[in-house]
Order: sequence, then structure tokens, then C-alpha cells
Amino acid sequence: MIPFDKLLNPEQLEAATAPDGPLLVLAAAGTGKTQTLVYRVAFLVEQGQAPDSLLLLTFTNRAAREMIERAQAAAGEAAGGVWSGTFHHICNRFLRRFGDRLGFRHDFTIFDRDDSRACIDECVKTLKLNRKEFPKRDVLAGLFSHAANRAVDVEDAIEHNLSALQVDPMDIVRVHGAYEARKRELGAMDFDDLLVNGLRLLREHEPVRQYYQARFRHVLVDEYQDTNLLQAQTVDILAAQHGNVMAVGDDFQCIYGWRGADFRNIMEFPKRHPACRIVKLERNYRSVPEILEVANAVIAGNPEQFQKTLRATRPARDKPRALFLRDGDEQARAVVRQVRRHQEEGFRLRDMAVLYRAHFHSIELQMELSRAGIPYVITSGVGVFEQAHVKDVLAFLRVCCQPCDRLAFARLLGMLPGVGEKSVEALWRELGGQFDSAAPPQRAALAGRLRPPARAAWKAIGELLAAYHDERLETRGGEIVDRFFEAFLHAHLERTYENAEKRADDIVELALQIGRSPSVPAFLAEVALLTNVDHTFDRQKRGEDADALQLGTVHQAKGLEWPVVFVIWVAEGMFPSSRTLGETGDDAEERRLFYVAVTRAKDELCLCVPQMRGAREGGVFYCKPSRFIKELPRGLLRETYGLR
DNA sequence: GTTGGGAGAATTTTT
DNA sequence: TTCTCCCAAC
Repeated sequence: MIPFDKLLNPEQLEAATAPDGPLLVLAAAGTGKTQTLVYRVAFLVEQGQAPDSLLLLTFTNRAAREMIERAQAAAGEAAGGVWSGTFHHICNRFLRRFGDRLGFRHDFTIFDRDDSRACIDECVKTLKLNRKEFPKRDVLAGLFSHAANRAVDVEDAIEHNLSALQVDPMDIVRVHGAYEARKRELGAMDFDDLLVNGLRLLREHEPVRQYYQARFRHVLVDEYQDTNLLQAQTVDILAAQHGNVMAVGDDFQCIYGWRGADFRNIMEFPKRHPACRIVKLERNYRSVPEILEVANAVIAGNPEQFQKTLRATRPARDKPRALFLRDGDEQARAVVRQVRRHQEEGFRLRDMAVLYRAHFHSIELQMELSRAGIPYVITSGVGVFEQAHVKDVLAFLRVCCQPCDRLAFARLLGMLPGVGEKSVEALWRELGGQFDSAAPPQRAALAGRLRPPARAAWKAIGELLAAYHDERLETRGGEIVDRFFEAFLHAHLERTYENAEKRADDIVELALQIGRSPSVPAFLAEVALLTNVDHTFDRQKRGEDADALQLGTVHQAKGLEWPVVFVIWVAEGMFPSSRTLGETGDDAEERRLFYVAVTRAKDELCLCVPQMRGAREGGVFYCKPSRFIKELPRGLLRETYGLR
């Protein structure tokens, strides 16, 4: 028997051991939300629930893995059988199994951002709309995604977003139609399609719905405040039969509104589930009282939320600092100095993090850290699996096992000398709209159609494709990647990039990663859904990273904590970001984001406020301290000016 | 048709 | 500073 009452405080205990029925846990930052979910899982398993009748939906793969591991530690290995992952992951699993009901192959490809963008470009071109003033692919992609995640028509999304634009909305609707058709044709889904189709599958196919409804006796959702309409509906359908749905979240921390997250989902949960029991967790175990005072004051600026106050449990320490600095360079030097000071006090580099609103805010700091010789890891905007050279390898693997994957085919062939877009198109057509690398005649046909220079370069790749099938390398992904690298990619990288060695290291890493997956197709199905946050976390966990300072956006820091946290560019226009304010004029979400940043800190918090920002062409312009600092009552921060 | 150079623009947050 | 697009040469 697990001694729940010894491990949990009364509120946590109430949530973890609650009887069946809907349950809403309002868990403020640092109040043991994860702990509560972990022990809820442990409790259910101990009560005799079959682990695979539990579904745990989380926001990152990292969170899912962490909770399952901890549940295993508490309730035994069996807890590993719980279904867990992100909404995208779980929908992916549903669709791999039952997607044929919607007309998809079981080996459909998942478009990542680049794939979507390329595909949209293609559609715009085909429709001959590629005029200068026509919206760019990113704008279009954003629009389509906006519509999908809110379950509205593209027309409505256009009206909502681009009413000022001088474009015929019907043209955009036509691009959208073409994009949808193209994905169909290629047997592909983009990120949003996973959610849309996952929900459609449950809605429109009763046997599938009944199967999953019967199967999942309990549905648990982490970070519920960041669910969008599709996700909330998916949860409600899955839990409809047994009625056991547990939503855990904090409306103060809803920071994905721009992606369709709607904190009304959490606000109205009690209305949708009238019998629901509500538990509030307010005792904060993470931060010192001085930091919590700042956090409470920050969020007080947002009305209309569930009232929660963070209550401190830790003893007093120093007040958080506000450093007022001249510009980004001085800020970078100040952070370096502070980092060194904390090191002298005994903090390790990995105990410290620098958070910012947007990736480009970190440029000066990165340069200064390099100069100072302080190692750092940055969770960058471009995912590890989105970099060009990594995608080259993935394209090769996709050609190995996905005969209909035209995009991968195009990418792989495009690496050959003298082969570009047009040649690829012609080849694909001549091969009959597919390329089955398992079939020797197809391989021969392809080689035969290449021009001599390309054919020479293809030889090595063709042999590897044969080897993949003949030697059954699908379960030895690491080996096939190494061989592809040796036989072709290494030379290609040398030819194409300045920093070929660095990129080569990434390929070694990739080979290792694939080696941990049961098979190449399994890896490919998951890889588009892995994020760089997951990746950084994995590396740290395996101890592959040396002690290093952590850099990342506030969004990426969600759910994490560090003894020492720096927030940089706490200035109007940067944080809050002028872009967001320009669109809606509403700063509530930015304030919640700032709240998330502040509540990541356990012992020390340092807010950096530069007063000047370099503009283009060498000019400067002044920026005021962020409203989030100005709103605070006086006396909560230790203010210092300049480098000290 | 392909490729590379050069000029120009731009720079939110993510599955 | 880094990506992106367009044009001219092979």
C-alpha cells in the first residue's frame, strides 16, 4: 500500500484519491501538480485499474515520460502500460490504427512545418496566384492553422485576421482547397490534421468511438488550460462513457491562445461536467516567498480568472532583483557577471536559466557567453529534426520505406548534381507516381533515367536502398544512417556547408537516436512529433550534456524550474511583445506569460531591463521598462542600475 | 534546367 | 546577422 497521506498534502490527497466522476484540479504554479497526477495514476493502478485503461494526455512528450516514470517508481512497473503522450501523439496512434476509415493509409506521412510550407507554395504557384502582394506561405499556413484549431471556416479566419489585406478572400479559400486536396493526394497530414482527423474519427465512426470509450476508463489531462476546442471535445468524447475525466491546470498559465488554446475550456469545465468536484492547490513548494509575492502581484493585473493565491511554504530569502541596464550588450555582460557570482556561491550552471520572450532576444547574450567561455545549451527555435542536413537523412529513410512519399523522393534526388525541381517532377511522373525502393526494377528504372553525373552519384544511394531491403535493416536504423553518411552524405555536407563537421556530429546523434527506436518506420512516425524541448531534456537526463547554462523562451520553460532564473529584455515592445499588442491590444496573455517566467524560479530571480535597443542601420531607440515591472507595488524588488 | 551570386528584407511564441 | 528571393550564366 502506498502511504498517500504521508506523501501528499490534504488537497493533493483529495485529488489523487478522489472517487470516480469528473474532477477539476486548479493547480497554481509550483504546487505539486505533477506529484498529484503521478499519485492519481498510482492510486488508480493500486485500486486495480488496468494500466492500459488509463489515458494521460500531456503537453509535451517530456512531461508524459516523467510522470510515467514516477508513477512506476510509486506503483510498480505495470504503470508503464498507461497510454500517455501529447494530443498529437495519441491522435497519431488512433489514426495509424483506424485511419483507413477516413481513407488514409496506415503509413501516412506527417508534414512538418517545412513540408506544409513547401506544399502551400506549390499550391499558390499552381493556381497562378504568386503575385508579389499575395500573402506569403507563412501567413497562409498561420491562417489555415488558425481555422483548423478553432474549428471555423477559412473564410471566417480571413475575416478575423486579414480584413485589411487587399486580396480576394476567395483566392485564399482556393489555395486552402488545393492544399487540402494535395495532402490527400500525397496521403499526408499536417500537425493540425492529426487533431482534426483524430476527432473526426471518434465523431463519425461509432465502432471506433465505442472501442476507445470502452477502453479508457479514466482520462487524465495535464495543462488543461492550454487545450483548444478540438482537444477539449476529444477529451469529452473519450470520457463520455465512464465519465471519469480529470482536468488539471492553471488558468493563470494559459499561454497558447495564439494557437487556439481557450482558457474558457477550463473556466467552463464545471458547467460541462455539472457533477464535477473541484480541488484547488495553492501551497507553493517551489519558490521563496519574495518571488511568490512578485508572482501574485503580476497576475493581479488580470481580472476574470479563478481566484487563486500562491501561499509560500519556504523560508524567506532575498528579494528578486531588477537590473536596469543601458542596452543589450550591457545586459549580456551583467548576466555573465551574475552567473559567475552565483557559481561562486555554489550554484552549478545547470541550476540557472535565462528566459526571454523571443529567440532573437538572446543573440547578444550568446555572443557574450561564448566570449566569456561559459558553456550554454539553447533550446532553439529550429528543432533538431528540422535542420536541413538532418532532414536529408530523414528523406533517405523515408524513401527506404514509404513508396508514395513524393516529398522525400524530391529531397533525396535534389541532392544529386544537376537535378532540380523539374527533373524530379519528370522522374516521378515517369516512375508512375511512386517509387518503391524495395522493387529492383523500380530502382533500375530510376538509375536508368538519370543523366550521367547524377547517375554516378546515385550509385552509392541505390546500393544502400537495396541493402536496406535485402539485409532487413529496418530494425537497425543506426547502421543504415551510418552507412548513408559514409557513402554519400559526408561528401555532400562538405560540398554544401561551411560547418560540415558540426553538422556531421548531429548525424551521429541522429543515428544513436534511431537506434533507440524499435524500427525505422516507427521512428519516422514519431519524429515529426518530437520537439527540441523533449530532445534537450533527454540529453540532460542521459547525462550526455556537460554542466551548462540553460537558454530558452518562456514558452519552452513551461513546466520546468531552476534555482536561479534570469528574464532578459523585460522592456515594453519586447516583453510584452509589440507584435502581440498590435494585433489585439490585449495584454492579458503576455501577463500570464510573464507570470510563468517569474514562477520558474526557486531561489533567485533576476529581471533585466535594458533601456535602449539597437535599430536597423546602427540607430538606437529607447524602450521603457515593461509595464509588468511598473505595475508592481514598490518594494518587492531590489533595484540596481548599471553594471555592478 | 540548374546553380550560384548578390542584393534585400527581416526578426513571436509551437505540435 | 541570417534566410530568401530573383536574376544571370553555365
